[in-house]
Amino acid sequence: MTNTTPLAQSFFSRDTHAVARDLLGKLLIRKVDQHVISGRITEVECYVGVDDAACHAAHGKTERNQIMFGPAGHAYIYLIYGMYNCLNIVTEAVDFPAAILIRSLEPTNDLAFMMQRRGQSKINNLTTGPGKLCQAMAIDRSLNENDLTKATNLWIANGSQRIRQSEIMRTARIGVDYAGSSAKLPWRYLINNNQFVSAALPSYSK
DNA sequence: GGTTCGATCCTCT
DNA sequence: GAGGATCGAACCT
Repeated sequence: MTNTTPLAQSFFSRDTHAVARDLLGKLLIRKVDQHVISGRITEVECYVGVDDAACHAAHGKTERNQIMFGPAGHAYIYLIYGMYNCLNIVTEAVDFPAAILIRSLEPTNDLAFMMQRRGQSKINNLTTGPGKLCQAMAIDRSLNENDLTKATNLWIANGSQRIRQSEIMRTARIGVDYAGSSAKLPWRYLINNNQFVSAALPSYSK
């Protein structure tokens, strides 16, 4: 049985790394028009606090990143490179800026919808990357600040599969070389030997 | 008001 | 492995 009940806010208001590990294997569900699109989370990255040079909040609160300072369990969605959206989930306490970037999914429902959105029929090229999964699931900035603990149009659920700690691998984050020593932190978590992870290789891995 | 550049992806070589 | 697409946030002057 697949559990599609939204995870509670208490799940997200914990230590970001603990939430990141627990998010692997969970279900991301998107409801749009008559479609219910979903995928299992296979890869995430942590962005934590003002001391993390790769985190958007590293230089304090701004118009764009203020969502990260807000309550946990909300979506922080921003535009990258002028063309792609990235989906993050706010974690930890109010006024502590932290979020988890969803980097990759394993498609589980309404693959036809995703294929059409992506103009791709290869199943492992639908949602394996932060920009790709947003395109496949019709996630854009209109969903910014969306409460992900409510089953409205975007939320996270338990799903049906539990991931063991021994199945989790961690590496450095992708595309953050500009962040100096922070770029080397092993804050990317993914499911070991899963084919639904982004192709990008870390500049440094364990 | 102007400039810079990015938590990416795709299409070429 | 390199380069282009494309735009708004953030940081200048």
